[in-house]
Amino acid sequence: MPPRDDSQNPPKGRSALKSEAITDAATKLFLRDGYRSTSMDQVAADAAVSKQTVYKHFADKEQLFRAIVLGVTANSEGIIKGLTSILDEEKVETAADLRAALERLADRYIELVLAPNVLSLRRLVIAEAERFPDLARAYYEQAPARGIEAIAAAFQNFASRGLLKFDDAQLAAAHFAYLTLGIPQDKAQFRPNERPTPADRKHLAGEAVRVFLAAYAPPDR
Amino acid sequence: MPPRDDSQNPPKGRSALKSEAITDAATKLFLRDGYRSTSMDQVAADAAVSKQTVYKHFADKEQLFRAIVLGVTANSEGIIKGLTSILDEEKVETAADLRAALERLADRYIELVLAPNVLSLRRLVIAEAERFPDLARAYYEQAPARGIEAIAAAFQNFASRGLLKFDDAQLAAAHFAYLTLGIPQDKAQFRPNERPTPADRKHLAGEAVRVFLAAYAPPDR
Amino acid sequence: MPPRDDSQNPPKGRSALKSEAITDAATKLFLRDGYRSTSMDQVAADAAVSKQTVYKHFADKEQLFRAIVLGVTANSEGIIKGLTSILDEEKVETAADLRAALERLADRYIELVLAPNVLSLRRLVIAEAERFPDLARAYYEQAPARGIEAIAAAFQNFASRGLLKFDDAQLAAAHFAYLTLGIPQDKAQFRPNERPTPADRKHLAGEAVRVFLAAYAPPDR
Amino acid sequence: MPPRDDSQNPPKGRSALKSEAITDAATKLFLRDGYRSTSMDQVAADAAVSKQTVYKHFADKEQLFRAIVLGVTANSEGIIKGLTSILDEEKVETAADLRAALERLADRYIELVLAPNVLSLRRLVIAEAERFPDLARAYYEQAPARGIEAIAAAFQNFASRGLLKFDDAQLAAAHFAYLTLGIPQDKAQFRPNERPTPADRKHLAGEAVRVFLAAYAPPDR
DNA sequence: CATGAATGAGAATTCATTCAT
DNA sequence: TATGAATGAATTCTCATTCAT
Repeated sequence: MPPRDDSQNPPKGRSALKSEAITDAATKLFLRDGYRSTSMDQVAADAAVSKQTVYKHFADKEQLFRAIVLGVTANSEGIIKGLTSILDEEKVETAADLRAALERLADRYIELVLAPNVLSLRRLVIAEAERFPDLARAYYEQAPARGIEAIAAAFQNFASRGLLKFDDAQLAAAHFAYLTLGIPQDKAQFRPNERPTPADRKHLAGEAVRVFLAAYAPPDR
Repeated sequence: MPPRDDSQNPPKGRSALKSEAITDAATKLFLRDGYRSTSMDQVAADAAVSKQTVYKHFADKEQLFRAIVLGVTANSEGIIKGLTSILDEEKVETAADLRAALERLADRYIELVLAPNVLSLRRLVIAEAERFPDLARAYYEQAPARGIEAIAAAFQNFASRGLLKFDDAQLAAAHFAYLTLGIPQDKAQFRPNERPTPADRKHLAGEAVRVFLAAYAPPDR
Repeated sequence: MPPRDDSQNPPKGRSALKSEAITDAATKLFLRDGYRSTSMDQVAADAAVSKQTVYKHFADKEQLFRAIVLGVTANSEGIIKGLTSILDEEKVETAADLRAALERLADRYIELVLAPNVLSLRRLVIAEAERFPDLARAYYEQAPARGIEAIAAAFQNFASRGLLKFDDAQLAAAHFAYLTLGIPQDKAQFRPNERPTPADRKHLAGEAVRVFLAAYAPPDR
Repeated sequence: MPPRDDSQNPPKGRSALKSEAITDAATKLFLRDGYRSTSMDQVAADAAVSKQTVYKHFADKEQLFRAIVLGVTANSEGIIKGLTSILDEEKVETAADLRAALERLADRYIELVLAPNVLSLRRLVIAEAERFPDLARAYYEQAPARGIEAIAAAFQNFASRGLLKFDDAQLAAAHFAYLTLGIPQDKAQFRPNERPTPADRKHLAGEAVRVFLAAYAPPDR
């Protein structure tokens, strides 16, 4: 048996493998069924592991839940950061460039936020916000808020180059975000199984950018 | 038999009284603890009623839940309709009038949507959207969507008088709604116990209206 | 309003009417669902009567059950007595007459015993024989045993006219009964929803009579 | 690891032991009290096992019941097959031999069918035939029908040797069975606690065989 | 370490029976 | 007298957690 190449990933012992199986199972189940409706039995069965093993890795159901929510949230963070790379990659020099770039950003933003796992996590965190306020806060800061911050940073850049104009970058970014996401996110949350088509997304993105630029584009000269 | 003086309220038999007690208790508990974490025992105890009586009135927990959610939702409807009365009452004749009216509307809108019961209902419906998709849809149509429709109707009126300009009143209203509510609603959902001060509300409302009017006010002449 | 003609039936007050409604409902339910699976709630609902009223008429569930079983059993008695009228009505004078008459009797006997209500009562009594041994005994004596006695009496008559020959009329009648009923009754009990056709009945009856007469017809002379 | 000495029985793990305890308890209780009147709590208590363990082994009460009924039925099958060994063992050569053999068979048959467990199973299956028609059918095919088939096979043998005469062995066997069992089985079913004495059995058997042979013995030569 | 079993409680319903009006 | 409500226990099933092997 050739030596495994574990050059990048840490070597995984039995324990780590099982831990991952538990995490995967719990993630799937919590996201799908919620906290109360997921049982430790299910988790163990789904991970093909004994219940004891679950309790070995996570002190109790609450800890397991925390680990899952924080884990998935941390994952989202990476995705969110990737968002604004759309803006970086482009040479945005004219107002027309900017509009096009923002429309692409808005479109991707919608797509991202409507991804099933993202929606499920959001639903889960909202559902348990009363029971786990710290998780709700952590989620908020690492997911929606982080996205807005990333956008704000990009906007700041545009502002410095005279392409946008505002006093408060954070606020401008938030306006952009909710103009873009408000409609489809609410719909997705309350009408599961109805997803916008790419054409819908494009239209929503275009209109959001139109309103945004009306307020935040610098006056013509 | 002397006429009972029930001048305003319809006469309530024992049964109706019990029914109301059950409904009240269930509303409180479901809104506070969610579906899974509320037990029929608790409901009965809280309503000071026997479990049998609960089951006489509602076939099972699911039916009780549906009744509660639909009931509270229906209540919200009235409140929402009252929203735009703010616009009707005023003589809105100039652009300045309009701005002032919209700011008042936005302020009230935020206040309304951050009311504890409104937030709780929203949370509850989102939490159970997978289990009760029909309730989620009903809620969506009677609460957020109805609010936007009411605003759209008012906007249509302004447009006909040359105070606003748009192709799609519904979209304009949605933009207004999410510009206004997006920030505080998300914050409220993820950071319970932190409520915006009146000053915060005023600022949010002013900025939202500023962006909105930049896009939807007719060009000066 | 003309006086009601209650000449034959005792006048029925509200109470008697309700009593009948209760009895009817309970009969239907007990026969269909058994003792344990029938609830007093169901009985009351089915009789369109309050539970109190049920308890007014019958001290408890057990008494109600007894009344029902004994009532239906008593009903059966009449039917059973009617059975042997088949034999009385005929002029049975020759061996051939006898065979024909017995075949008719056997055929009717099968039909009678496979009637849904008769089967259900039998099932019910067997099911509860441990709990209500007195009912089982009463049923046995008034239904199967009574039928055999009636047949025995008729057989005695035939014997006195030289058409049959046996020492023990009761035993001969029992042999006749079980030769006839054994097969279809067991089938009916264990394979509900499969009822014999008239042709099946005729065949079973013919074969049963054949065996019976082989043993109980007097020797030719 | 020293070899366990499980010479005859398959090695039983803890699980198998528990499973057997549950099965035994459930068998006893279901046979005694019926389906509805046996509670899972009782089963667990009687098996000296936790309720959880019961539910680990049997998904729900229905599955447990099915397993019990099918298990006991399967047991009966063996016994029934043993029945006709009475006929095989003997040298049956003359008509007198046959009569004696059949009388012994009839006597054993009665004894077998009146065994408490056999009666209880029959009662149980009849009681639940409406709720579990598949079980009733399975029972019928594996117990009463199988017995008659076994007898039919033996009779066929006698017929081929000129000791019996019939067209339909199955029918002849059924006639034999119900002539023999009809009387005592019905009595046992409806008058529990009254068992026939050996003398009663002998008399019933003799009379049944007399009638049977009158119809199915070949004519003298 | 890990598996099956146990624990002890709690949930949703349902029941037979009895009060109070 | 009859109705709705209450009672108090039982029933099926599930859960989170902990032992014992």
